[in-house]
Amino acid sequence: MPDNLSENYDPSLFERPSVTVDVVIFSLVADDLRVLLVKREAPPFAGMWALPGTFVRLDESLGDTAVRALTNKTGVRDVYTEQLYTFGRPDRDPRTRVITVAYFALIPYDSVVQQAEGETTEWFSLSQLPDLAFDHAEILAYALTRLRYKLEYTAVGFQLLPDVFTLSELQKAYEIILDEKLDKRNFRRKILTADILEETGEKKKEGEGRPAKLYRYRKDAIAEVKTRRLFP
Amino acid sequence: MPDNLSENYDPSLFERPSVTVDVVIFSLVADDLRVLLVKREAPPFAGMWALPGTFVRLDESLGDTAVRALTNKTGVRDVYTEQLYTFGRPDRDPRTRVITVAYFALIPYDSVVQQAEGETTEWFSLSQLPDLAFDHAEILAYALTRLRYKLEYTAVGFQLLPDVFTLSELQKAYEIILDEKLDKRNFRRKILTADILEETGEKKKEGEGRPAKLYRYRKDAIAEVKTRRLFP
DNA sequence: ACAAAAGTGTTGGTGTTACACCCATGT
DNA sequence: ACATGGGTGTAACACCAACACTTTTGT
Repeated sequence: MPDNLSENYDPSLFERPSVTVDVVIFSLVADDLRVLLVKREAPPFAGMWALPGTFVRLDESLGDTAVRALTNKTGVRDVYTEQLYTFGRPDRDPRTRVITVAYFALIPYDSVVQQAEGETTEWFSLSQLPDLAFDHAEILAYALTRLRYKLEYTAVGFQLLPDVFTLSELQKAYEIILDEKLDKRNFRRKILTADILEETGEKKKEGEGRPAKLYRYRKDAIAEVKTRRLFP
Repeated sequence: MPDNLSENYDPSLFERPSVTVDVVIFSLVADDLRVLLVKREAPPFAGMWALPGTFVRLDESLGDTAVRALTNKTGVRDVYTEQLYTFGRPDRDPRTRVITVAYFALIPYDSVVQQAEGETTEWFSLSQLPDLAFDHAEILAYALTRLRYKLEYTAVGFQLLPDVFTLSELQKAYEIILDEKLDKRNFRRKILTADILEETGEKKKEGEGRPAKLYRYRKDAIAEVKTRRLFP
């Protein structure tokens, strides 16, 4: 094989790796950030837990593959997904060369309906993860870093909540993910001045205290919250 | 093909796409941000310019593939590279399914030595780009956005300069890439308080004016410049 | 009337921007 | 001595962090 091979050649002449998409699906369950894992039934790593994933079909885009894997396991359709990183260590799969494009997804737990038939899936708390197959622990760690990072400068948090939610619920979601208490007044000011939510006009009446205003995400909004530039 | 295919199956049963790595190589040439392109000789897109790229070998990591493509075209070895994004539209290559993992690289122009034999390469100014093959225009645009973004909150700029440089040279690099004038005193304060450079002790004597102190990157430094968090 | 959760402003501090002059060298 | 680029400090401003009480409802 020549050292200067380039795509001028017929691609079919080269050996091809397998390509999969693995999805790190986050959701909030019982005031806890959790991730969906699938129990492997066949080797390699039979009996271990792994990220939901699937092979890329030749006629589908990577994003479509991610959504397919996700919908297949959760029944959820319209979801926030984002490509994370592509992992391709030659030995990451003992069978053959498999390159995986990792995605992460945020879904509201109340929209999860159908579990895939014949497969064991489970929502694991991030503090009680089992050993994972392949390099999935690395992928998951990467996804968590990215999620936390994104929360700090964008406003994706509400993707984990139902369509309509209160500011207290949103704050709680942020606190769970970032694992720290936030100041109520500062939080509200930041979220509201970011101008990405709109009031529904409705209020949530439930339990004791004063009813809370309900908000929804303004679909026309730019999700980026203003950040400080280093060199303005 | 079953709808719930997962990596429990033998990967060799599935049709495999080709996988390439394409590299967006930036450098500063004559006070201008430029990118290295290769002229395609064979179809598809024969005669058009494209990003340097190559097929991933079955025994090499993606990062190694990127470095190989890069070294092959520029002779440069130790380079700042970073994985950018993976592009996989099914029709992006007319021959067959080709998924490409895009990288970007920053190299000091004075370290470019050998051009690949038998290939026409050229450094194009970003303001005078030719039409590009495949979806390479999209990849390039993405890389430029990412480069500018990174400059705003990290200090990768010096990766485009020689080992040793003056603060004025660094500032000029930032100005070229961000395409705006920066304040000298503020720029110096930010860079120096970021604590990623060290004085060499030497001075640059050249041309008229006062000789400038020479700096080099502290290899032990953390390249991230402090950023403001949204929710502290 | 009391418990529970929602909602609301102000102040001090910190970091950022804007800005002008002196210094060291070559010619 | 003058032209050229290197180097330095400060004051106004904007943004952020910290903090406590009032309002609305259910019981």
